[in-house]
Amino acid sequence: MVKIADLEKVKSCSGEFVLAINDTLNVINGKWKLPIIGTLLYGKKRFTEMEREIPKITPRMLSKELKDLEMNGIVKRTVYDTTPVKVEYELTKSGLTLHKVLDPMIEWGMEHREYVLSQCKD
Amino acid sequence: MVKIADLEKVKSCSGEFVLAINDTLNVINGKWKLPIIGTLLYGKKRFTEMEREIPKITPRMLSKELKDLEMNGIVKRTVYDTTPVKVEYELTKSGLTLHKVLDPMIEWGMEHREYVLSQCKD
DNA sequence: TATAGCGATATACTAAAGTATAGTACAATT
DNA sequence: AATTGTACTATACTTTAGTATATCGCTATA
Repeated sequence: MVKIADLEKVKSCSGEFVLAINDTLNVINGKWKLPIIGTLLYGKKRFTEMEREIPKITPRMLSKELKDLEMNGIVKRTVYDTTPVKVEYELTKSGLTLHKVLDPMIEWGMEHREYVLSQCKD
Repeated sequence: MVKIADLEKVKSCSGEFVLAINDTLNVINGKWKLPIIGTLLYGKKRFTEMEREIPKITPRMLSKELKDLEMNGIVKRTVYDTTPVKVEYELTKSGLTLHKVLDPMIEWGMEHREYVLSQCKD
């Protein structure tokens, strides 16, 4: 038998969990977030450098997504007061821990592909 | 020094990884996939039952997303040949292993929230 | 002086995702 | 005979995501 108190706990708990999952999804969703995070895994990068490294991205999208990622605390933007100004982007501490999410996704994705293929054989 | 062979390996490897991540993302993205998977974690469900349990979902979306999830090997649809017909949806084996992805997302989401809040205090 | 590079922004558009609302075909219930 | 329930589908619409293309202000270089 399930007590009402327990149900309430489960509800509020799963509510928090759903929020946390959505926070995580928001950080990596869309067409360009992963490619951007990907290039930054190899170190600091400048705007034009990233534009060159990420095929087909437009400056509009790069600018927009970098702002998003900065607001979400994934990317840190540093402006050097030189002439001309130099702007560098890098992952924050939290951004660097994203592999904790991405690694299981890689593993599950591959296992799931195997599973789907094995089902087809029937 | 990095050899060209190594670079090639990294490239093809990360290519596969990105594919696997995208496969995983496709399974859980959109507004309704997680709520649907969420209700099915507690067992088999029928269409109208899910419609009642997932607030604000329209039958169009439920139908569409269930088809998506079925095609992706996450949900299994069983039609019972009774009169009237009874249709039940449940998670596949692969669908049930999704917690391996979701749990780290919950953990990261919560840690990240802490991180962002701690940054604000400065 | 013209051209190129840096780090973007502005405007206008198309495509994808999601919503609102109605309706279908069947059967059981009142 | 009319209403309710099940499992959807159809049509039209709005909202969000992404694309295409041009431009800006600045500096360094040819």
